[in-house]
Amino acid sequence: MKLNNLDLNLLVVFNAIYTEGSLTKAGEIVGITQPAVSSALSKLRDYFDDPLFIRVGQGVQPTAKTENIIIHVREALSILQKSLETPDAFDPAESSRTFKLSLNDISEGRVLPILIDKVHNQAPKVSLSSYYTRRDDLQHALAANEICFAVDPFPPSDSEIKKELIFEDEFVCGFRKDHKLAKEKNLSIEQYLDLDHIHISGRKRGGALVDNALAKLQLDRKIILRAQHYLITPEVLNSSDMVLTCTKSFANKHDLAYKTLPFEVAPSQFFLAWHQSNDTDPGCMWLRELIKDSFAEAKSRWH
Amino acid sequence: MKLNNLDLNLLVVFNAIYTEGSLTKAGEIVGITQPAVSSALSKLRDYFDDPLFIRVGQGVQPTAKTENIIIHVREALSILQKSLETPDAFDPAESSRTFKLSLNDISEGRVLPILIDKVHNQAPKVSLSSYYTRRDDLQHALAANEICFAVDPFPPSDSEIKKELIFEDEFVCGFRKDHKLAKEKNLSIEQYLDLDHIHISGRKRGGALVDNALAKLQLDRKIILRAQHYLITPEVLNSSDMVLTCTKSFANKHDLAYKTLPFEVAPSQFFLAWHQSNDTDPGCMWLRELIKDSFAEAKSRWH
DNA sequence: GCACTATTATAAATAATACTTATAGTATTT
DNA sequence: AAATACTATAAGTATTATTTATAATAGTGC
Repeated sequence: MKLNNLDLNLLVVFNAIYTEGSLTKAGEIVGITQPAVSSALSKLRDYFDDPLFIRVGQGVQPTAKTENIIIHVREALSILQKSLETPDAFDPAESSRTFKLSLNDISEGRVLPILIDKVHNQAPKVSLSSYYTRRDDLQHALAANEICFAVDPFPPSDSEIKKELIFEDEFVCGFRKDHKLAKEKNLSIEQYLDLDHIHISGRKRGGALVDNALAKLQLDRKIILRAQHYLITPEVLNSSDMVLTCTKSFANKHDLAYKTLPFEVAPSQFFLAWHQSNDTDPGCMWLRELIKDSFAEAKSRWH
Repeated sequence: MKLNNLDLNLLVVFNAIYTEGSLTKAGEIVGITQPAVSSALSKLRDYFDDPLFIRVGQGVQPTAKTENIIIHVREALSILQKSLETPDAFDPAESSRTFKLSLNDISEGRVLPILIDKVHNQAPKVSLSSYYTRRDDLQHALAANEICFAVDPFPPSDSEIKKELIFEDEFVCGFRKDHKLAKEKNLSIEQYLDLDHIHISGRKRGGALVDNALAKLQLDRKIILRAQHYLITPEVLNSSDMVLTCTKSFANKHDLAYKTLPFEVAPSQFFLAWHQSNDTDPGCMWLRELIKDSFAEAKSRWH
């Protein structure tokens, strides 16, 4: 529990003796009695094998050894003093912190390139690490600080989890540009149901928002491919007649043609979620703004 | 005895937990048991009013607050680590140490301009302080580190005091350039004794080396002005017919004419003296060389 | 030079607290 | 669901820091 067998608290006394030039006064400053200072000094003398201070006149004079040591001691103490007194600060230019995020693949593709650019510009030594955390584990992962941010359409509902809507876009029906649908003016609901659909979901079963909307109309679409990652779909769509119900910005970004859906469906939403313990952390606050900016930029870029 | 009421030794544990990601392993590193680490952590938690580490999986995850603190703690600890392990070092470029010297006025005039220039070039933040310490007090002042160097013709003879001859010059008889003596070829002893002499000495009574040499010849010179500071003599000499027995370099420096003394006298010598406790101190060693260089330079400049 | 003052060092006793062993509690893993 | 791995708590012990009281020492003033 001691650094090199040295009780670090002794250094506080050491510094006080140096600045006061007197053991008695040092004691008053530190708030202990003179014999306590004397005893602390004798421990330091043993440790450094040097008198450190020599009695002269009405006080003590530092030894050359003390002059050599005090510089470093003062520097170290003032670093601690500052960092312990000051409320937490985050200096992007200097920080080499790693921020861990949970993004699904569509969010990664949507904002990671934009975000990493912003981060790197402001904070060259900061690194980001993004790995997807399953929705069921989000609450825990955020609380345990395994990740500091999650982007998800349905973040945990918990008083400890803060969230903010950062992305919203309407669903459209996307397909390849030379698809026969491209010539049609509107997409009817019959046509929609008749098409071969791709469904992307991280879960093993269960439909998407669209399927819930259809179910309300007692309708059902024909899903012929179910996969976990959105980013594989452009390739599939371009070599088939399949369609993908996705956001307009996804279609735009991946150069797909699309039609407005022939029925009502709630928009696609993504929330940024974080644990309340990080709510006022300057580093997290800084990154939070950058993430929000990045999503906004993504939205306007592919609108 | 604690910095802001924080036991600094706890920070060693704090750092160990951070690097190990586990209280148990941190204990092994620091050399205490796991409950001791746990207790240290709980004190830190109270102090910082934050969990600091959150238990997750087979270890603990640092909190955002911890991330903010650890940077400074590590910096401070590594400064201490280095400075406590490393034998004393002196970095002229960084040091802001003040070196205290004892120089009489002639030495000040001789080397201080040269020395301060050298010092300032190599060590912009170092300062010098020169005040004369009476010969009787030198031993004490050096031992008590009130001064780290003394320049004196007769430094204390003591096994604890180290000394080195740093300046030697012959005595000459100096006077103003348009003095009638200037036309003479040599100075006879009769002429010398017949002149009006200035005698400089810090002591209230007693002669100089020259007077001792004359005494051996059972001779005596006529001292009509006794003063304490050499630096007033040029002005007096230039407005009178008085002469001053001084070193050749003093005469040259102050633009005086001079003649070789018509009798044998030991040369003027100055020793640099320091206490043995500073003998191997890097800062003192550094300055010692600079002082020696400065005297050598002074000698060659006014030779 | 001697007494007086101011300061540091030492001694003994006390108070504080850090550490250990033992155990309970709490996640995670298989 | 049991086992594992880790952290937290409790109680007791040992250590050590601090205090009061006193001695020793150096410097100051008459």
